[in-house]
Formats: sequence, structure tokens, C-alpha cells
Amino acid sequence: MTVLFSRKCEYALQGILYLAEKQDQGNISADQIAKDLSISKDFISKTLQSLVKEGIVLSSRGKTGGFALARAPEELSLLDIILVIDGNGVFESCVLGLPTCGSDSPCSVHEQWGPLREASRQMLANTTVAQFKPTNETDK
Amino acid sequence: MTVLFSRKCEYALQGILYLAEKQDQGNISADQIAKDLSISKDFISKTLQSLVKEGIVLSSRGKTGGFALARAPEELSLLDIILVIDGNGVFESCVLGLPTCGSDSPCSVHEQWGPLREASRQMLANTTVAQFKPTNETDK
DNA sequence: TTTAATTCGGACTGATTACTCTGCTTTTGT
DNA sequence: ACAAAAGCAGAGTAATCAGTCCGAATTAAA
Repeated sequence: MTVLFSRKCEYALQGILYLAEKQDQGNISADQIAKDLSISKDFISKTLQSLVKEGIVLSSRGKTGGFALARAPEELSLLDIILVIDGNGVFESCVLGLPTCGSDSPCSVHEQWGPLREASRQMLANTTVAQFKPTNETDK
Repeated sequence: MTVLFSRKCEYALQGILYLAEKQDQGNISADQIAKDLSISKDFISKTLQSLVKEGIVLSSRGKTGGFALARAPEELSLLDIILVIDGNGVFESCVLGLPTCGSDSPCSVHEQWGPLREASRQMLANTTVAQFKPTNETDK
């Protein structure tokens, strides 16, 4: 089944949302995340490491180590995460995969697709991680 | 790179559009399609066979054999082809892959994504193969 | 009736994605 | 100092997707 984002990207989003939820509880171990999200510990671990490299997530080793958000949830959009994991290919290439299709010689759906694609992008850019937090006020 | 539709689906769309273009030239061989679209003959062949099974494309064997559209291009939408090859997963599942997300307990983007997804679907459903034909009138 | 040109079916191969394993390093509590 | 608990890195494995190959069945023309 073809899906908009890669599995890894979906897990990254879920992981980030989870970290935001537990934001005030300090470091969260990959083990705990994995259990609560029912994902493989090794895989979510690797995925979060990608986000650590990009400065989106903080990590610390050792006995009390784990992961935490590097930015305020209000300053972190879903698109930020998607771009790191999957890149922006989804928002760029021709929907029909037509090799000739581009802004200069667009295919029949190109013009109609553009606004939809842009709206999707905007929505993901405007939706912050904070909006997923259950019932907290602004910042802690 | 993650993309909306599978490669096979993209080829199917390109193949159908090509068949529509050559509609008045009788059967078109997989070999010719492959050459003109710069796709592997074997692969486009297999792909079109899937569409034959669903009654979207006609095929005939033998010396003058080849493929042709089974329906009028005006009666064939892009969505028809997409559904056969990729199914409707893209239009159904949660964008974020959240396991809990559904119409009963939607995630934060679910509500906003719905209209976009529906608009995309509508656009693909309303765009017929005929719209791609260069400069022909209605039906021959 | 033979031959050439085609689709068709199934098995096969290669590439990419998804995930796992193992061992190492770091850090903290005892 | 030591042991336990965590992340990290790289190699390895499994599954799916993309594409190939080959031989059989079909059909039309020579």
C-alpha cells in the first residue's frame, strides 16, 4: 500500500508527539517510548537519532539518559520533521510521474495539483507539535 | 524518495494516456509503447495486463496484436486507474500513521487533512483521460 | 502450414526499505 | 572503582517493490 510518508517518518512524528506529551518528565528512554507506542525499540531509537543530528531532539547517555525535545513544541512543525526524514520530494515531483512535466510544460493535472500540494505543505508547516498536547496551557 | 503513487501506477497512467493519444490507430504493441515512453517493455506490459483484467484496457495477441482502451477516454478517470493499481490506501489511512487515529478519535491533523484528501480524490476522479488528448474533438 | 509477432504467466533477480543484532561508549548510582 | 543503564554506530537480515527473463499460447500474414 502506497502511503504519503515513509514508515520511518511516521514513527518519527509519533515519537516527537510522544516526547512533547511527556515534555516535563525529563529524559524519556527509547525503551519506554517503544513500549508506549508499540514500536520496536531499536527502530525508534535509530529514527530519533536522525532527529538528534538535526538538532530537533536532544539525547543523553548513561543511567538517566534518554530523549527530549530540543525546541519548544510551539516552534516545531510537523513539516520540520517530515523534511528531515523524507525530504521534500512529495511536495515537488509530478504526481503522475510524467517525465516531461514541469513548471514550463505542465501536465493536465499539474495546475490543479499545485494548490492542493501547497495547501498540504502549508497545513503541515502550520501545524505545530504543541497543538497535539492534550490540555496544557502555553509553555511550562 | 517517498512519492504519492507507486512506480507501477505512474507507468499505468502514462500508458493509458498514451493509448488515448493513439486511440484511432488500432492496437498498439507493448514494444512501441515502451519505446515511446522510455519504459521497459516487460514492465509496461505487465502493468497493462493488470488493467486488462479490470476491463480498462483491451488486449489482443498475435501478429497485429497490442493494447487499446476499453472505454471512451471521456468515461475513464485517472482515479479509475489509480484504484486498480495502488488501491485507495492513500485516500484512507491516517497521514501520520497514528494507530489510534480514525473518524471516531481523530488526530490533530485529521480534520484538516480530510478536505485536502477529498479534494485530491475529487480532482483525480474528475480528471478524465480525454482531457489529456491534444486537439481532438469529442468522440470519433 | 509454417513463421513471425504479439500477449500472457510464472519464476527469477536486484534495489530499496524496514527492521534487528551486537558490541562499544557514556553516564550515573552505589 | 564498579556495575547497570542508557544512547550510538555499523553490519546484518527480512520483506517489499521494481524490473527482467523465458517459455508457452495465440493470431495473422506469407
